[in-house]
Amino acid sequence: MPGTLDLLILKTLSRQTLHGYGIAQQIKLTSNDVLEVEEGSLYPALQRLELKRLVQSEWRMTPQNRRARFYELSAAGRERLVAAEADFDRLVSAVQRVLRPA
Amino acid sequence: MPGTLDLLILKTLSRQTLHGYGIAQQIKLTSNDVLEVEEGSLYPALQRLELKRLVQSEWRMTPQNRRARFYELSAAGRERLVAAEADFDRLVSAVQRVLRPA
DNA sequence: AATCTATGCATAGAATTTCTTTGTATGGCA
DNA sequence: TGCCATACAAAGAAATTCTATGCATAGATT
Repeated sequence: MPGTLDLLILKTLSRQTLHGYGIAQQIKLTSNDVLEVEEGSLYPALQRLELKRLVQSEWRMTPQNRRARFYELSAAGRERLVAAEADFDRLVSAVQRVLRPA
Repeated sequence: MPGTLDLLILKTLSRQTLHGYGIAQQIKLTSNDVLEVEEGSLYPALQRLELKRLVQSEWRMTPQNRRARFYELSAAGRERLVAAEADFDRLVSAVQRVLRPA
């Protein structure tokens, strides 16, 4: 869904620190396979979020003993998440009012 | 809201044939001033929709005696609207599942 | 008569986001 | 040994949206 990728990533990271691949899996899982984040969207998005200091990352090893870059939500990221959730609700409500006026 | 402009336009036109300016006013009105469609977004969108034969247009005079291009939903446009509404609901539900898992 | 405001269409250019494609690399399993 | 799943990343294209600008006219105001 266009415009919601940052929100989805931030929300996923608010539950657990994860690497990129895991974030994509989580989003797919919790959305019941409806949302599938392509790698070409995911990694640039993570880089943008890190540039904005909403997440920070470091190389670690996965439980499967594979090297991966883990992303953690920053304090600013948490604030942004709250705002982004509110924005999303506000916009969805507005669109729904146009689709189904009272 | 990114990705929803075509949907909003098609829905608005499904209620009445309108000119561009009127479409923008209607969307603003029914969304309670939350959604404001800029002209630079609106007119290209209308041209795209006409290219895809989802709407058709002609010059007419408004009740205020001003020349304006009126857009009417085509049969294909009605079909697309139904599909777009379903897609929107499906995607919004999916995002909401990620935001607030059961 | 001149000016202002609202109406109305349109394009050019930029910015942003997303997707497609491609490349690299490795762990585990058959 | 070869394959599959995991994992990151960049390059380039495509699509959408916004900003800014321009043109034009009706009606109201001054």
